[in-house]
Amino acid sequence: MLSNEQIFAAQYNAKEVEDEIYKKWEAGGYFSPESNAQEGARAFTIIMPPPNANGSLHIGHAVFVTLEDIMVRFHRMRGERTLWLPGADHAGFETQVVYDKKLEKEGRNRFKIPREELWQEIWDFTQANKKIMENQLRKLGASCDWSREIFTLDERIIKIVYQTFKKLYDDGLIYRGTRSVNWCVKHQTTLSDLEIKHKEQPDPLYYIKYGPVILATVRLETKFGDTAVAVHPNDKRYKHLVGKEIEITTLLGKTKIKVIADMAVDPEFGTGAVKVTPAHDSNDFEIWQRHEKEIPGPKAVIDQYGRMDLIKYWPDNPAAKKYHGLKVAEARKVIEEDMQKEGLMEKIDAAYTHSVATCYKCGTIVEPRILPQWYVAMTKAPRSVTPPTPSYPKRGNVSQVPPPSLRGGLPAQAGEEGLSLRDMAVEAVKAGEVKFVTKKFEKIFMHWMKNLRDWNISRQIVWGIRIPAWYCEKMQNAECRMQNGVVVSIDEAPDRCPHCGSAELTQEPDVFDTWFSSGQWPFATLQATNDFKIFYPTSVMETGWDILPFWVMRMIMLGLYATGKAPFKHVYLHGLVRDKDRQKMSKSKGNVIDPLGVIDMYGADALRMALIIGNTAGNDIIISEEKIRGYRNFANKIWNASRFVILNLNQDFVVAGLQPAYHNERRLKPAATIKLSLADKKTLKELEGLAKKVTRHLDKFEFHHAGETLYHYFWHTFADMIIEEMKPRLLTTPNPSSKRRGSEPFPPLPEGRRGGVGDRRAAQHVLYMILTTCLKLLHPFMPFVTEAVWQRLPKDKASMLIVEQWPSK
RNA sequence: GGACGGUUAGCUCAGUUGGUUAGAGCGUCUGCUUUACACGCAGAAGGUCGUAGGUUCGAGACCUACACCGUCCACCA
Repeated sequence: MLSNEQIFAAQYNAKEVEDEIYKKWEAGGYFSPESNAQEGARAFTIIMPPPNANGSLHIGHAVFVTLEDIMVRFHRMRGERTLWLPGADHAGFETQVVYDKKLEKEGRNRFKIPREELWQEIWDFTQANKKIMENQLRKLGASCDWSREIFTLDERIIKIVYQTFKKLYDDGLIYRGTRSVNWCVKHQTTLSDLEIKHKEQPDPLYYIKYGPVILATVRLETKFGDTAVAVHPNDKRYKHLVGKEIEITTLLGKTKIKVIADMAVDPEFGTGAVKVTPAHDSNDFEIWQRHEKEIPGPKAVIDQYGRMDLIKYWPDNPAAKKYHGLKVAEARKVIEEDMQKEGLMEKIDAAYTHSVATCYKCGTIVEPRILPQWYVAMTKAPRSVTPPTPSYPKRGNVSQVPPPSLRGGLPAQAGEEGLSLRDMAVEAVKAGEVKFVTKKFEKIFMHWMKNLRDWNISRQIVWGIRIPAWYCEKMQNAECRMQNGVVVSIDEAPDRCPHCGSAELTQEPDVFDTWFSSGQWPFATLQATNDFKIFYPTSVMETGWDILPFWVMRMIMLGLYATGKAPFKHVYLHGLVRDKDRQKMSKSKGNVIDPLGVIDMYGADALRMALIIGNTAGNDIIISEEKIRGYRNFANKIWNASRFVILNLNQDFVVAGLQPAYHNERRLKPAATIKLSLADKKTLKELEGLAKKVTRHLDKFEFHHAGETLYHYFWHTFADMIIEEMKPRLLTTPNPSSKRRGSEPFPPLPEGRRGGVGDRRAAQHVLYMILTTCLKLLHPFMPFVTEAVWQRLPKDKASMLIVEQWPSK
């Protein structure tokens, strides 16, 4: 037998015990539901939000790991069939951006690397990151079932994603549409509406002369793409011009342009007249849609790189040549000067500020372009029959206008049935099928749902799941033309067009928006691992509130659509960990705090507690080193209080030759030989109350309350009061660890007071019960130190705290 | 323009269905080798709960208005 000093150092050293303990858990298989519960037990499931496999974990990840691990450990100890399914996200665009930067540093360019080659490079890159991440999750104590770990690009997942795509397509909920989209000039891809950020910025507002009218615009350089002038229908100032063509002088010469009336024009703004540039403004695109018979179609005068693109329309015009190839910002300046010179500028309002759409990743101003993209219809009911797909122009040069009837989605069809994706989700939430922790998120959810627009799921990058579509180049018969040559094939690449038999098929180069696949994550993972039957719907979805619209919303919609059931019963949304300047931490900003560094210094338990306590659901988390240090101290407190109790127990066993058999006593009832005092009974009653209280808090997702309650009880009630009170009652035999050993005899028990061996046993019993109960209750929060102590408890056979029985109902 | 939060001790925040002297951690101050722990122990100071009304026997909690701060959304040319 090891001596007490060998077992217990006077200071808890997290670094020495954590890795070893994690290995024991993992090797013991305790993380899998097969080994942690009875077959018939109730299931508890959390699907881990898969971290992006494009970097290492930051402190934000530590938040979700802690919260989810607390829930998982709690339910596991309750005997539930507990599954925490880990994964990693290929994170399409995000990873592409990270990798682009890496390439840039190496002096390379993604557009010059062959698709397959680039794919393989990024694949290797993510696999390497994935490994690092997994070990970081282990360091944090994540008790997830590694045997089920899955990557978002796993074949099994892709298959399911394709099936959902096909179903949506067949139901008419996915379509290819040509319309004004958000184009990032830097990243050379479109972005969904959620991926653009509006930024306030000052820009001169130009009042330009268009023949008889004066109109205000910021985007001077788009004027060459104007196809009309629009005014409000009730605006008396322009009534006489509506429907007529006016002659205007531009820098490219004289031309004619039509004046139209549209409700979208605000008569209060500027002069009440606006230029209509459908190719480069999404509003104007919509105006054109409403007036397509009256005015010419979009004229794209800016190319995909954000450069003026004029000579295709004005091949011989010297002015066009002058501006051609200039970047938007430069062109604007030059055009401003030239217009001043030509007397085409009425005035310039330099004090004007407005908001511009920018790429959420790089901040580049988004350039609206008209492109064919795949869309998910959010507000339309599914159709039971496959509709003829509207025709659209071929991919590639889209400066030609699509046929009018075919822009913007589906023609109205008979035979619609069921609820739209949006309505499914709204109904499910209203019915309480999905509950948000903190009601306020339900409000936010509803607000989002109200304002949903169709979702562009096409991305012009290589890193992602390629959209399983092909385009027939020939379109040799009516059927094929009816389908616009679109071939959706989810099993294999088609040799021939199923419509017309042509062998000339071109594969869609675009990949899915990563959220399209991760929106299916809960059911896709469980189907892939054959766990769907038992573990779906899952119990809790725990993630950051910032991805409520990106992810949670879409999981609810797609989960309901694909399986008929909402993918989770509760949504717990945590806040963002912010740095000292309250800035969101993100890899791209480079302001991340390394959780591993913190763990190395203070231990994972300390970090976990610091992230939990003092934070409620949905509130941002500001973390400080002092706070972490405080909970490191608490871990040490646990260690030392335990040390005290165990030293006293062990000593008794050694002296009296007793077998340690305490560990089986789960109930708070002592053996018959032990006589508890009234106060002892009261103390144990309070302990039961504590367990109940903590359990209640955990059931209600009040982790901060549970943690704080335990912290306070353990330190200020148990350690400060109960242990102190017990000390005299334990003084029946000399304690070899006493500092007085050898110098003076052990003090005798006070005469005439309760004492003796019986009383000592009672005191030991109480201490033992409190300690073991607290260790269990604390385990979900601080798994390492509690397990480390548990392993040092005197007991007659080995056991692991991770699967001990939870001490309350 | 729309929506959602917040305002409680020096700092970071709790305060659960309205109920005694409003709590915690950190920090500050005073004193302590005590069968574990100085990463400790004992104790102390510190708050007109954003402002003004209202409901109530009773309001930090509920209602109204206002002020300030923050976040998100948005087709302000």
